[in-house]
Amino acid sequence: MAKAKPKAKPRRRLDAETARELILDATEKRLAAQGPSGIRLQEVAADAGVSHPTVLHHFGSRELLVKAVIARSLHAINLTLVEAINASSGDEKQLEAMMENVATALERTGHARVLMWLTLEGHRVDGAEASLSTVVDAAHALRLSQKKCAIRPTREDTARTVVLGALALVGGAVLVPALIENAGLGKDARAAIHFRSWLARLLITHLDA
Amino acid sequence: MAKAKPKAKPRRRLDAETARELILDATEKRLAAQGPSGIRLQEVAADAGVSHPTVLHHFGSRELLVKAVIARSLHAINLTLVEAINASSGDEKQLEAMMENVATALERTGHARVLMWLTLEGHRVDGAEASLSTVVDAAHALRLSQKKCAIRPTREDTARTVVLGALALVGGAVLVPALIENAGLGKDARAAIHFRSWLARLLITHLDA
DNA sequence: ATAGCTGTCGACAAATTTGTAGATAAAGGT
DNA sequence: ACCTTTATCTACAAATTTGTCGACAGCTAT
Repeated sequence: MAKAKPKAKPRRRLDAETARELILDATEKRLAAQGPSGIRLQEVAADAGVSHPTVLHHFGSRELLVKAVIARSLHAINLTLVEAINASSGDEKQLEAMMENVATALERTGHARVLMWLTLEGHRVDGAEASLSTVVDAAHALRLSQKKCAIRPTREDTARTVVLGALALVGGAVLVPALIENAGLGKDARAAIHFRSWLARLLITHLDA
Repeated sequence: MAKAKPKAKPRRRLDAETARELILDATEKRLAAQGPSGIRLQEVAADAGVSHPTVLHHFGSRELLVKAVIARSLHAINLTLVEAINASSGDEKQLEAMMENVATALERTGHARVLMWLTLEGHRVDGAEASLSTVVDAAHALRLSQKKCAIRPTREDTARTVVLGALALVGGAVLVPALIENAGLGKDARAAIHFRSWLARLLITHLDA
């Protein structure tokens, strides 16, 4: 009766680049929460406030959407790491702060979970992104220059220390909350912070010994 | 012409318990490979050599199958850990061997990946299974009895050391191969073993310091 | 204004996946 | 032998998910 035309829906029209970013934002949330294989076009579309054919229009296929969001996430992770490393001087006191910065960033953005999903599902994570060898080189050069140790440390030892730190940051963001509660260290969020602080001091002690 | 009866298919008939175990074996492979949400009834049925309604007959629903395989895996993990811990005396030289035993077991069976999937997808892993606090208690008692250290170590410190070891074992089984290659430590399998050996010595040094 | 470009959506199609129903056959007990 | 039980299968159904198609509508240029 009232309406001859069923609905006159207002339809927003974004430029392609804005729409892609909007959709990628929604996709990245799903990526962190459910992993690459858990990404659903309809859920992503609903989160982005569009219909799922619109997603396909902008990305071609689900697989290309997943590739795009993974590439964007890895790029963002790389930027985060480079920024955190450059912001801190080589000073030892700042290693703890740097690790805490990286850890909170990886946790807040869900990027630690993303890295874990990608590794578990067998996606390649290497390439220019997230290359640890540059970190190892910088850390080893700094270590040698300080000459605090009696015997000259090997690059292998420095590399293993860096790997342990990376493992604690990435794997820790996923596992440590559960492990800490299981080990009777309390279930409060500060326990994870204290653990990272403790670990940073342990690594510093080893690097100087 | 040749056959009036289309096919006289031999149909094997297992008792319920055997069939359940057979199906759970196939399911566990998929669990380690693709995670809980990646388990597909048809794939599991094909791997087990049965039809997918047979799987539903024995487990009721996909969700109950997933619950059953998770429970069985956690139980097996618990047995592995208890066995590895009991097999090693408290001797420090054996800490490295114990960690190596646990690491290879977690890797060979895919249980490290299972634990990571479960944590990422938000399943509860706690309970009687995989409780770290008993490990912490044992390690701390041993540490106090040895009295090698000048200042009395806190239980918190011991707990954090155990958490770091657990993190390295579980998260390491998934992440370390990728990290090691990325850090320029070589892509060969021995690099992971050497990393764990190095870590064991680092932990011992800390516990004694 | 008017026309073209294209971002957007509703409706449909095809494939996958979980679950159901009925028939069949393999075992054991009587 | 016969009957009961139940493990197993084929065939089908319902829901989900990805992808396609055609129409509509907002933006820009002329």
